[in-house]
Amino acid sequence: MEELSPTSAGTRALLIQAAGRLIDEGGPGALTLRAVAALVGISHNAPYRHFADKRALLAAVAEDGFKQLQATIARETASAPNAWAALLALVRAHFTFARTRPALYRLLFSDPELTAATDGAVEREAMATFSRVGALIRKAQAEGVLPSADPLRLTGLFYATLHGLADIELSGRAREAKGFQTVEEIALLQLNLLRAAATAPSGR
Amino acid sequence: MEELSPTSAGTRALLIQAAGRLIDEGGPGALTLRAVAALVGISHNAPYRHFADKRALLAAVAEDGFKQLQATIARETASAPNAWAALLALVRAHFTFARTRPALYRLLFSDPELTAATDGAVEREAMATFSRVGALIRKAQAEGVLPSADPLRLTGLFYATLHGLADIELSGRAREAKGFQTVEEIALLQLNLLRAAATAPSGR
DNA sequence: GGTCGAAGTTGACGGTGTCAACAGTGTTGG
DNA sequence: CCAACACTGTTGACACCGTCAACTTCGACC
Repeated sequence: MEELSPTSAGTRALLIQAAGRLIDEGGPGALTLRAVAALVGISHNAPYRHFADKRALLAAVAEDGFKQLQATIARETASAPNAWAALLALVRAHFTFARTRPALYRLLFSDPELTAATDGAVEREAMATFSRVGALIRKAQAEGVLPSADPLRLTGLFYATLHGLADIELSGRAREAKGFQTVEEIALLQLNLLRAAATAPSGR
Repeated sequence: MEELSPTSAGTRALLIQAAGRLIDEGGPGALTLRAVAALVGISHNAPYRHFADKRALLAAVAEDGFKQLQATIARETASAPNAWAALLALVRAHFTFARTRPALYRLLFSDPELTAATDGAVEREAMATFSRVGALIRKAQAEGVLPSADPLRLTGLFYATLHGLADIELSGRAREAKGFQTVEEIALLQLNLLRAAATAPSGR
């Protein structure tokens, strides 16, 4: 793995970038403070000038990762002609992100180190991602294609389904259970069932 | 933390038990091979006589953990008068398990070390847990309280929702997003919407 | 032009997973 | 009956990791 360009940006940004690359290419085990420093081309202790902690660097990577996830969602759903198509695009975008960068995805959603930190910026970006999904859900409700339940709860439900499916696929267990052949199929099943419920009376 | 009884069971079982205790009481960071050995009262290298690897010990803990999760589900759903009540009990059991032993839950579902291992026994128990949920889903379909979609896919959907909700709650983000006030509420919303879809025609 | 603070370096420490070599010990085959 | 052997456990070492402390550079600012 070659060094990152040394003078282009601030060292702090370079560290975040290098950490993202390490976790993408070698999994969470490869994300070592010393390896990050070496990749940037500074000594093993220099990162402490920019991050108090390994956890702080992880938090910065996570903040950046959530922003990228939001950008991906925004890009993929932008051209959808209606709310239903946007939801389908959201499903595709979410799973593609998780599959393309599995270790980063796990860092964002399921890393216990990060979870314990509750760094303000990370939580803000996580919430922003959630809100973006919420907007799509609300629009779909307005178009009558999703049931008229409490939008926040419905968003929570759909978001949790999306994450649960992605996480299980990342665990490798979706292969063996035939019910999981394609998580996209199951997400689609969820959407179709929700739409069906939208036409029934007792959907709250 | 006091030592485990030295003579009661085989050392291997003691190691698994000690590891489970460490991860429950101190999180995944506390689960150290040397700490496990010390807790059992043997030297730091003795565990290698029973497990090839730290990952192998983790796998044994996970296998045991899945069995306990299955037992919990079986116990809680046994007394349910009908399939609907059983599903409600399943929801309660799953969340209670995740909340009571968060680090173990993360090990079972979202640990990258374990995920990469694909130890046969762990996957078998994970599948058995999934199957147990599948049986409840099928029964609920037979009682007309869930839509008649492909049972495997429907199980995958419900299981993923359950896991997604539990994982997000463990991440601590369910607090901030008001939509997540209680994951039980959202699981209930899922069940109610599915039931509503069961009476609509297009639920497949 | 001298001061000061930020950024980086070297060196050390304890802790962790893992390997290698050795020691006791109970079972078994000749 | 005793020697060979497979288990289980011990001690010691190694490389790697996160982190702390002390020292060096060096550019900006009064």
